[in-house]
Amino acid sequence: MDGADRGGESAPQVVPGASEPGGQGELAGPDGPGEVGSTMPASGRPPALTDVARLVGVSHQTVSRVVNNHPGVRPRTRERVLAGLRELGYRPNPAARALATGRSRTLGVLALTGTLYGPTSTLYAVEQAARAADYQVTVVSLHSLDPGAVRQALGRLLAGGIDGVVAIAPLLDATDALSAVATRLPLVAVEGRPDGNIATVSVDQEHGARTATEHLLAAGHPTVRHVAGPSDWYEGAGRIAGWRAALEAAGAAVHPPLAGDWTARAGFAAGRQLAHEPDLTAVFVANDQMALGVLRALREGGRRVPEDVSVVGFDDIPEAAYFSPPLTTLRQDFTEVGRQSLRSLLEQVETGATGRAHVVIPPELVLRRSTAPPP
Amino acid sequence: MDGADRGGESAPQVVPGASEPGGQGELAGPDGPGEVGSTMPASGRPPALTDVARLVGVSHQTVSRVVNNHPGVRPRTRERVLAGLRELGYRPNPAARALATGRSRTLGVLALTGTLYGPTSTLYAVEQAARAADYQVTVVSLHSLDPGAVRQALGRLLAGGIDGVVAIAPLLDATDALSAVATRLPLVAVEGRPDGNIATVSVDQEHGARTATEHLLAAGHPTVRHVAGPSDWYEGAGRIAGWRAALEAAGAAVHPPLAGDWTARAGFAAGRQLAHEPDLTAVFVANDQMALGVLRALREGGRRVPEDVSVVGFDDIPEAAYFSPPLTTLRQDFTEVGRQSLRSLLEQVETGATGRAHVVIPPELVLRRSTAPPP
DNA sequence: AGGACAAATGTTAGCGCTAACATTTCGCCG
DNA sequence: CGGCGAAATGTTAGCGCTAACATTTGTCCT
Repeated sequence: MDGADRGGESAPQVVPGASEPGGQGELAGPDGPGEVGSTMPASGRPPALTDVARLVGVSHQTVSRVVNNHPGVRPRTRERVLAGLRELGYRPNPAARALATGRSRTLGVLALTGTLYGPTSTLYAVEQAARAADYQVTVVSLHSLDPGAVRQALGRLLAGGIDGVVAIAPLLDATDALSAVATRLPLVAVEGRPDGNIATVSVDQEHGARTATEHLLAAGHPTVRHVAGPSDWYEGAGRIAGWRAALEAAGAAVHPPLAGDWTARAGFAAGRQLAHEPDLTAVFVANDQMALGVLRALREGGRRVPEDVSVVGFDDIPEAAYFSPPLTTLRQDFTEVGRQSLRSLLEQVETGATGRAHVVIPPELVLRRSTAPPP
Repeated sequence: MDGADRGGESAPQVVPGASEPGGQGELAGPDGPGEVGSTMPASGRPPALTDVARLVGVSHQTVSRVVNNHPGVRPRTRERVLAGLRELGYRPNPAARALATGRSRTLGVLALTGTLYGPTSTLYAVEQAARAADYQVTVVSLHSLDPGAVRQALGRLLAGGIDGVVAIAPLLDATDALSAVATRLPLVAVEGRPDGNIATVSVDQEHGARTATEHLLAAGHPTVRHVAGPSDWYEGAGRIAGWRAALEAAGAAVHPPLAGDWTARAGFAAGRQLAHEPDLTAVFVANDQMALGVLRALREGGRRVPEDVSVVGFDDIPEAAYFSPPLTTLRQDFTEVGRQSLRSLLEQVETGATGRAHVVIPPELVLRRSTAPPP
């Protein structure tokens, strides 16, 4: 198990109205305590505010005030209402609430289908941050991020009545489709191009790539090759730019990057090509999954890692430490990405402002055994 | 990219009311066509049924009938209403609908945080199947699957007003917590213990494990060791059982399985132990990520795969084909799992029946280069 | 003790939609 | 050509909640 995955769930167990608006406790047990007077609701439908009100002998509005923790309810009254709430196992009806307030306390997440480490981790991180803020998360997944598909997915989300959207949309093209919507709906683009009119949160890809490249140059490698991600991806482009910048700053030769698509398969193909190049000593691969493919290709081509060739990846997927050899790579803090996205989004939701802030999170170099000085 | 991830999105682009209840089209352009008569709604809030009704000159109920594609509307009227709908960029308000009908067209998915291949793939598969049925998906993720956490997550989901739950809850213990809820709410457990009172959908773990083991025995290996998943996981227990059954049927020695937790780290630890055993010739590892660790440990221990030792995994993660050597493993069809889960769930939602069906999906052996006859 | 004011509680009116029933319109037959 | 029945449309009443305002109750001062 990934160590970070452990640690107790700490969402507070809230009795209705105890402290948070809309808080809810354990699964209610309406079929609980006895003494259900004649005030018991017709037992077909779940108890509503008025049922509790009738039972306790107050108005439904007072019950509502208790449930929502509004001020101006006498402690004695509050106690009695709370008891009634518990007795009937009341749960607020979210649809009614949404209808009355115009807010659903639901956020939409636009996610990319697949098992790419970054997007998946971000999805979960966003969900957790949202839960902490007492929001629900509705997911819409996409196979592709072309503008049409993005627009359609946003439409689906909009139809679902959400309060805001976190778009995990690392494709550069997607940004425009998002901008069009962002004027009408709070939206944060994760790993989106930050030059639009929209709020973004992203990991500093360029910085990471520069770090990786400089690490290799500093070890004495004359230059560094790059197995790139798709250049229409934000991350792909950023990593290419950072790698190139580092080489140019050091006056090292800049060979054209080899294009990949994030998959181990593509990494393997690129690695095979590289394995033929006699002066190859260092490769920066745009993500760990491709690096896995590169590693296998190099080994099969008779190049030892790290003795003959050094390899650096990007992502630090949990398996990276168990590649052969363990992979030096850049770790991205997706939990932080999720947290920041939510912060930025809720700020928009709550103030009504359109967001334009760009949050950038630095990645961190993790040294393992796949890098060494050149032979 | 994972090949299966490709292929065009085919969700139909529905004009409101064209064919499905609640269908919705592109992002509406209310700021679109001109000629906005005096019937235009006070432009603060989005257009409602009554706005369209007023514009067209019919009752809001007629508009509702058109939107929901109910019969008994004259073609001419329908046309006029559709035009009005389009002109104002009408979108049904889901909260109002949910309040009036008692159904939210939203399903909850209980998912396990982390980057485990199975649960993640299942989540996306369920989302896609739900979308095809015109349901939304709300996700609640969990770090751990102990009964308390499961109960709490279900409570959160319930508070969100969903129509049913798909619980991706592979832990045996979780089943009881689910049963408690299933009597009040449509629920399907994916990879849950099928002996409860609840509907389940799962891959036939035992069958898969037996297949893997038999494949190795058939190649001539005297016996097969097992690096197991946690035995309190449904998959973990099932794979142990299948492996054991195959060995016993063949009269082969049954060494105690080595316990793991699905991570590459655990696989590495187990692999190190195994590397010391001189008579080791074949290992069945309970998932691919652990198999990666085993592979590295064996190599570092001087045992060649497959020349000295054969290894079989489980899952067929996209990277498995790029391990060194490429891994023989069992592929699970998660798309089918998602589809079946949804079918079973919607059956419950729509008929009101409590589900008890157990759907089982067979896995498929994928032969690669990590298996060979013993030395 | 009598207000004056604040605190506590109650009342009313929607939010936007659907379901059930009421009414109108139309086609068609005797 | 009147009237019957079905088809088409309209009317009404909630769903459960919150927000705004109205009313009652309590508290404190002079």
